[in-house]
Amino acid sequence: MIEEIHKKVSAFLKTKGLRNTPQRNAIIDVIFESDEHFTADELWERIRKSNSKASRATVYRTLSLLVEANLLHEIDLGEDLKTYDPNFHDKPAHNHLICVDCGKVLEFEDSHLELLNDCLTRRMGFRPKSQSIRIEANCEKLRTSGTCPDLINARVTGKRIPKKR
Amino acid sequence: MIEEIHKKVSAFLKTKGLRNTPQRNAIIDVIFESDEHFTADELWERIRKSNSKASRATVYRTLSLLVEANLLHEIDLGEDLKTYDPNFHDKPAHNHLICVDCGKVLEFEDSHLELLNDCLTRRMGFRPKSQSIRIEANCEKLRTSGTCPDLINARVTGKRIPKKR
DNA sequence: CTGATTGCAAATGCTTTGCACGCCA
DNA sequence: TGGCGTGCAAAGCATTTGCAATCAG
Repeated sequence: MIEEIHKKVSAFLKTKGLRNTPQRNAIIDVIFESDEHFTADELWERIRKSNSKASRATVYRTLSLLVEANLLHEIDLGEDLKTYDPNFHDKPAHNHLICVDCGKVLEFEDSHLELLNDCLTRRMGFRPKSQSIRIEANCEKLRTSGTCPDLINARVTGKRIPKKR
Repeated sequence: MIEEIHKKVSAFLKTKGLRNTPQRNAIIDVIFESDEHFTADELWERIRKSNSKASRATVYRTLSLLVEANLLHEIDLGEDLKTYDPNFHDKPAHNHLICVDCGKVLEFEDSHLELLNDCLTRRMGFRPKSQSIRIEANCEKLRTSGTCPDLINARVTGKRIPKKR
């Protein structure tokens, strides 16, 4: 799978007259070894902890490239920082549900939703290009039972629990 | 209508122990005299051109207040700057379609879409809180006839035409 | 070789904040 | 009188950029 990504990147670079470099490859490896969303800074930290290295500037520059190559998407999680999602390669049309209790992000796809959006777009006189849906919701488990494993885990790992909006 | 907004703001300020001020009122007037989306800086420009005045800091501080009071929403138009939408007071559940040809933003509501999202959210074990949908699309008129009034207008007014992504 | 790439530090640009003064309750 | 609100300038912070050295093809 990671090979497939590298192949796509190489093809993309070639069409743009750009080059394969150790830094770019290292960054790609770190990104796609997990399916976690991340910020530029988190990525840079992960690189630093790995045995390869790349400067912040290179991290930013590579992120732009990967977004342009459509291997990475910027997504809106309602945070201030840009968040990147590496999972569009596997799930090209997924959406996000954000738990406002613990911050957990679920990815989901639904063909009915896509179809409906598609129809609405055409009815307005447009040709659909991309759609993104963000749902904020409360955890039902937490509400009924007063606890939720994700929330406990978020607290343990010190994850910032979102302000309820 | 603007009176209704002012009433809501006053109520909100009261509950928080905050005060009505000329600056806050002026900012609110400028925001809600139109249904345009805007950035903090655009708002500040509009204030400056009006006969009232408020500093940039006050503009930013008031924006935060209005978002907290739920009279304004930050929306994601795919731009780098935060964009504010003053129309949720009239259309509490609207979504956005962005034309990638001319940058025009259409607001739309659809009860089927809301219902479907609601069901999907519950099926995932959550209680819906808010949903936001962003559709990027190409103008059908432009594609078939080679022209589109919105695009012409965008060029005339010097509006930045979005990079196609 | 030649032009792309990198790292560093400096610059950028939006947003937030500290502070002193003003003002309303 | 207490403390909220404001304007100003300074600070913050994520991101971008200029530049000289380095590297890929």
